[in-house]
Amino acid sequence: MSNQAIIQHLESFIPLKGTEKALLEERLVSRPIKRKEKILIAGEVCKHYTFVAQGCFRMFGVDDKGFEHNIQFTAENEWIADIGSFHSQNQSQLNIEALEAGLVLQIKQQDLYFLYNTIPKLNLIFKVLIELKYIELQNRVLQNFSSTAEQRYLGFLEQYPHLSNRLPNTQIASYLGITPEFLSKVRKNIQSNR
Amino acid sequence: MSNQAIIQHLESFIPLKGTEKALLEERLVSRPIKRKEKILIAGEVCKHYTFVAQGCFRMFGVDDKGFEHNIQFTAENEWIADIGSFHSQNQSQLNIEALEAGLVLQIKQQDLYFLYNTIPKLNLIFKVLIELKYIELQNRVLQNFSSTAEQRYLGFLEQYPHLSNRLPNTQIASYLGITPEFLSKVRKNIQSNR
DNA sequence: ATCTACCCTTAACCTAGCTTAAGAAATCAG
DNA sequence: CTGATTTCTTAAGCTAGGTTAAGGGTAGAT
Repeated sequence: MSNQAIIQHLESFIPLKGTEKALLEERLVSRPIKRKEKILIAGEVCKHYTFVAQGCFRMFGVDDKGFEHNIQFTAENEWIADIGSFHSQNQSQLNIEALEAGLVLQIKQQDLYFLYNTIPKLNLIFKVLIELKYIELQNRVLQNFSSTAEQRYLGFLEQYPHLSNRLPNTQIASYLGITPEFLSKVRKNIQSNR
Repeated sequence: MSNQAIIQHLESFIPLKGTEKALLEERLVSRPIKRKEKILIAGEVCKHYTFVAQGCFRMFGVDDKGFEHNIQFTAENEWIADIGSFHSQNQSQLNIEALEAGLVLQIKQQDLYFLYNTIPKLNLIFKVLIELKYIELQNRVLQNFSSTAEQRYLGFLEQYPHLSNRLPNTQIASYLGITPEFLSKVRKNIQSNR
C-alpha cells in the first residue's frame, strides 16, 4: 500500500503512534495521475497538500508573454503545493503538472488543519520540511545571481542527478531561467571542453 | 522594554500564557548593534535566531569574483538567521550586516530548541513564519525569471515602500540582481517616461 | 565643521543570453 | 507499427544588462 511511503517519510523525522497513523491515513486520498494532468491550474485555489508516491511533477508560472517558468520539480517522497494559495485560499498563480504518469496522496486543507491540531508534532515535522525547502530555494536565488547559465546547469546535474536523467532539457532550461536553445549551446560547449 | 515587541509579534499569531512569556523572555538576549556591524560572518556558524527590534539588516553572499549579492533585507519586527547553518550548525556561506544602528533580540539554538519542546505551539508559529517567507521567496524567483530589471525595480518599490526610502540604491540593485550603474539607467528611464 | 568614505550618475563599449527559423531525432498515443 | 507531437540542435542577428572609468554629491565620524 502506498500509504506506507508517507508514514515512513514522516517517521524519518519523528515516530508516530499507531492511533496517530490511523488518523492520518483516514484523511489521505490516493489518486492516480496521467502524464500532463494538472493537479493545480492557475486561477483555482490550491485545495490539497500533495505527497508524490510515484511520478514527477513541475510547478510553474506563466508570464505576460505566455512563457512558462518552472519554479520547482517534485518527485517521489516529496510534497508539492502552492503554499500561499493553500493557506490563504486565494486563487493560485501557479500550475502543477505531471511530467509522467504517477500516483499521489492528497490531504485537504481542513483535514491538514485538523491533523495539526490533533497531532501537534506534525507542526514540527512540517516546519522542518518547509525549512529544508526554504534553504534550497534560498541557495537557488544566490546561485542565480552569482553564476552563469553553464555553472547553474552543472550545479543542477550535480544537485539533482535523479531528475536530470528523467527530465527533458527543455524543462531543465525553464527551471534554470534560460531558453532551450541556449541550454543546447551550453551543453555543446561543455561537451567540447572536456 | 523591547521584549514587548517580540511578545506582541508572537501573539499576533497565537496568544501565550504568562508562564510561557516568562520562559521566552528568560532566553532572549538583547543586543545593541552599530551601523555596519556584522551579526553573522561567512565561515562562522549561525548561532542565533535574531529578532530585529530596531534597525535594518541585509543578508548577503559573496561570489567567486568578490561581488556581494543581497538575498534578504530585514527590518523591525521580523526575524533573520541563516536557517540552514542554524539547524545544521555547519559553517554559513552568508553574512548578516546592519545597514543602520539598531537593537536585536537573540535566541541561541539550544534555547530555541528548548522552547520548541516546552511550548509546542511555538512550532506552529515558526512554521507559519517560515511559510510566509517561503511564499515571498518563491514569488521573488518567479519575478526574477519573468520580468525585466525595470519591472522588478518598480515591484520592489511597491512591495517594500518602507525599505525603498531607507536603503541606498546600491543595496537595492544588489537585491534585484543588477549593477548600481544599470539601476541608475533604469531610474532615469522611468523618470523620463512619465 | 571638515574630512573621508561612500553613493549616484553618465557614457562608451562589450557580452551572455534571447529570438527566429528550420530541420533532424526521439517519444508518445492509438 | 505508425502518425503526431515533442524535443534537440544549429546558426545568424539582436538586446538587456555588464564593465570600466570618471566626476560630482551626500552623509557619517570626529
